[in-house]
Amino acid sequence: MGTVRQSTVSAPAPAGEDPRDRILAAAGQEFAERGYEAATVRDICLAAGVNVAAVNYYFGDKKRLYIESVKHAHELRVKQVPLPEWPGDRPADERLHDFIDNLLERMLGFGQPPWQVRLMLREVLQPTDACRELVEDYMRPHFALLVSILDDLCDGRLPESELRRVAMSIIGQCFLYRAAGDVVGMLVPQRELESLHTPARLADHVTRFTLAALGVSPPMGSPAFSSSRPPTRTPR
Amino acid sequence: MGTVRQSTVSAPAPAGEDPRDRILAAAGQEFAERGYEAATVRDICLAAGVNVAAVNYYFGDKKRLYIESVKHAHELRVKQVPLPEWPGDRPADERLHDFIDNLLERMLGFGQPPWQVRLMLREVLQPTDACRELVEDYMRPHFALLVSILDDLCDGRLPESELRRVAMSIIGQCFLYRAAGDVVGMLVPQRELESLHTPARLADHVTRFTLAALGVSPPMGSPAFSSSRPPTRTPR
DNA sequence: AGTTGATTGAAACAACTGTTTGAATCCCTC
DNA sequence: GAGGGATTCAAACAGTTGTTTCAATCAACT
Repeated sequence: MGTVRQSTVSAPAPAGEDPRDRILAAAGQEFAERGYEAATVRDICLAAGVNVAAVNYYFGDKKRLYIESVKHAHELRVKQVPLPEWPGDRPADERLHDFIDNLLERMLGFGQPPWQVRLMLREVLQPTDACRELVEDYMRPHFALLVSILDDLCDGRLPESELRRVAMSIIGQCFLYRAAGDVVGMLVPQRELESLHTPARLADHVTRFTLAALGVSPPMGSPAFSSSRPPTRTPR
Repeated sequence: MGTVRQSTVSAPAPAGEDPRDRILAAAGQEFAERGYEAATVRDICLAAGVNVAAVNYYFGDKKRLYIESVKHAHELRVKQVPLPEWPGDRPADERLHDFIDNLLERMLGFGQPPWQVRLMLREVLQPTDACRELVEDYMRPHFALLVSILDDLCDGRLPESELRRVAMSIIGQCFLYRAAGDVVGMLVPQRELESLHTPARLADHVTRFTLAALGVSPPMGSPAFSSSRPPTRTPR
């Protein structure tokens, strides 16, 4: 009784930090896994190791807790995988490869649990109030960067609108593996999944595909290309 | 009192057909819009113009109603937009364009309400029991067809695994507009959306992009190509 | 120590969920 | 027209939901 530490008998939570942060973390995972409606305040509080009343005490509302969770996940993810930066002389095709690699790494993430991405995916699929902010702060700069790389790549030969559509083509290729990963897994043989569907391999494929489409490198089927090295060495 | 017709005062439903079918239709829309958890049996029954007990009477369960709804939506969609078929001599590049056009038409659908697609999208994103069937009956044949077109297109120069990845690149480009349409709409100027983001225009873009990547037609930026006609006339 | 304000806790609240009940009603056959 | 199975209905059920309550506890300052 003398010790100040919480009893260990019923503390399933990492009772280290601020209860507010614990709730935020637990809520993010729960919302990401089950969705807004199916996730219950009680389960979140259980996972966070706090009382049910804590949610309303700290956030006022389930809805406001949700919005805070999305923002929190977003900020966390930006810190984990920041936008790439290059020295001024790095060629555009290598910048494109880096960008795609970065995008896939962030979307498919390897070591880290991708619950933040799952949460954001729900927002992309069916935007709520939390989404507009997400787009403006986070996606628009990324998108603008990609468009500028593409512009450099085919130095001004394509109008802005076409560049945007090409950018969408790139994002779409990456997005599929994140959003429909389970179905992709059903359509592709197991061993192929393991060997070819890693973030790095996919980045190589998407980059080659795009550079070929833009005429920057030879087309995919061309003999000089089959199984040659990808157009850039990735310095990760 | 003599008339057999239901009173018109509280019949918000198209009380034409089988109550079972009415429930199925209402459930599909409700599930598509709000998701499984958020959609309530009461709302579905209200929309269908039947009593709450009818769901359990006809389907036994909310979960079984959901599965039946997904299957129903899928069958309905297959009838609405069937797989394209071609005479034996239609060139591969035109078949590719038709396929992509068909895919986008089914995904983005114009006149018809796309609630069936929304419902299936939920399954793709987070598969339930209803999904495996969906993939086997519906998506795998489509995917195989696409791969075979691609194989014809670059007559055997690419291995099967590469063809599959190219197929994924195509599907991904189309999928983005369906799944993340709202975000796309935030990133692209309004007038560009209206003029360039119709199913037909997008099909042209994706086809050109893919054919260029495969080296079947000149790359996107090439002077001979800017604003030339798309590689195939669409005989829709 | 004593007081004050912030935090936590167990319990209860009202509203809503999916599901069940049993009587009323319909529709068809004899 | 009577009988009988299928269908519909209003009402109630038990369980869960988000939220509130108010007393107990904690931490810090005088």
